[in-house]
Amino acid sequence: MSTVFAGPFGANVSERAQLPPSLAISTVIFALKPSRAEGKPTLWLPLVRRVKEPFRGQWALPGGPLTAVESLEDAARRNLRETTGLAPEYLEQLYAFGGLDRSSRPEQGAQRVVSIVYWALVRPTEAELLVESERDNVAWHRADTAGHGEGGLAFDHREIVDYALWRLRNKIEYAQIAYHFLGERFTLAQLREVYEAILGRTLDPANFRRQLTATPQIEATDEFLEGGRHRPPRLYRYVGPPTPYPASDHPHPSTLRSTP
Amino acid sequence: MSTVFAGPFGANVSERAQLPPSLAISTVIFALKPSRAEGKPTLWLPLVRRVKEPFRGQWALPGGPLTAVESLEDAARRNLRETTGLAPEYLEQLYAFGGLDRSSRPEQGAQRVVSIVYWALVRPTEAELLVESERDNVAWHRADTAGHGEGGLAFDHREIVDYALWRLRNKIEYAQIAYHFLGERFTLAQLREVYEAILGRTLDPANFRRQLTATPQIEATDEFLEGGRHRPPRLYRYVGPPTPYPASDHPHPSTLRSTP
DNA sequence: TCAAAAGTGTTGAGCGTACACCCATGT
DNA sequence: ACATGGGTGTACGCTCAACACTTTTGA
Repeated sequence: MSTVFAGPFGANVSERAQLPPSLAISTVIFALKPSRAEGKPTLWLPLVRRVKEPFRGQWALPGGPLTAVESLEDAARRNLRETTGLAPEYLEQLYAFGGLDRSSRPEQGAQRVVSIVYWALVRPTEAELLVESERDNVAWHRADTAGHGEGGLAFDHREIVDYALWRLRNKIEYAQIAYHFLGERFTLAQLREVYEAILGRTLDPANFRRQLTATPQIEATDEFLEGGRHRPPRLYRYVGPPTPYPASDHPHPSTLRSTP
Repeated sequence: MSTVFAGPFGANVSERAQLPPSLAISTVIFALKPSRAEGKPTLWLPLVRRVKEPFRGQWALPGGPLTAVESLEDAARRNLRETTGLAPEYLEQLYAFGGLDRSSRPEQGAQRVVSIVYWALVRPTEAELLVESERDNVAWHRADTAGHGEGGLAFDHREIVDYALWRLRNKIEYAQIAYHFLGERFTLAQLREVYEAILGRTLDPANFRRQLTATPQIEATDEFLEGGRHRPPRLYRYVGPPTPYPASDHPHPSTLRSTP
């Protein structure tokens, strides 16, 4: 019965590949976790194991369909909560992926999917909230190597993660986003470790300190981190705007006014 | 008859607002045209007049639906060709807009639309190719004020144009995209005018020259622009990569390798 | 007292800006 | 010749990288 699958464009069953592309939302969630070998933190992200074809059994970015009653960002947040239990503070659109070969297994009857991908940063305390209930199907992976040893990540998700990594490395150089990896109070050494982990190079502690103390959004508290092996470092606090969109950076389109 | 509008998800007429969001592609096309008053060029973009509700009679970005057999960028190019006759060299994804209030006329039965918006730059020679046949429904507008006097642009297109303007102004400061507004050969003064028009401020000719002559992608030809009122300026040529994605700038996701 | 990290001072290179100045051409 | 834009030289100020140095703690 051709009417069963008849859509607004009049396609029938044999033309299912001709259906209008469907929309999905996925998210690349970055967290910094100390690697066991060194004390140095590295970038990790949660992946979910696919329970359906295609790519059944392989790891994929958390995501799902977009419903009719939510904005794109709302959909990303809802999906994150449902699949991982996470509710990141920092969440920003990354890119819309819509290539024809995204599945890389162009099976007959597989519908074409356009994914609008978001990226997020979570603090260590948030990261611990990752759902443990179905822990076999949700797990942290190293951001740079996830899927390398195994059969690779599902779909084009390895490319997407690489792109998100590129964006993170770029953006951390000109936008104040590193704080989203840390708790409310932090030492400058901790903050420097964040930068070093993401940029992949060491930074001069002296110059780093000067740069950061000159930043108005960084506020020195009168507390110090006790218990270390040496001189206790001062704790700082970030007092900038809560949104991920400082004025001079990457404003969300909806916050823009007409050109003055 | 509920079957008339029955789609793949079985929604009927009264539930049309619950249909999964549909996907459209739109493009903000920038060109630099000399304003009649001054000799200074200003930013213009082509808009199409809507012939259907909603926003019938108002100006909107060129765009259309995404078919099942084309990538997002292909869809943008095809749509540009069909609606405006233009084939820009520079074309890049801008943002995916998916707010619930995009129509700002939330009529009953209006389906929710997610727009993936691209932005493009065209040379003056390309810009002249804008279809004249149906000229009443396709016309150039000033990028900064389009829709101000009238009832405004359709949908959220005024916001989208502002966001594209913001992106253009940002990107021209760190990426080599200004050449896409000019012909193959150009004088440094012409190039400076492009920067001045987009940034909205004057630049020191001497320093601008030094900066640009120090750029390896800018190559001096042995030709000079004759016919001016004064000393003929040298013509230059841009010999950089043809794609809009230089390595250190904003690589297209699909060109990224895994982190080294 | 010593090691190690916190924190300060100083220097030099590079770059962008401002601006004085010379050059070449049409009128 | 002279006005005008093309094109060069130079000096100042700022930022950043490098690195020597002092301070403060735990062991």
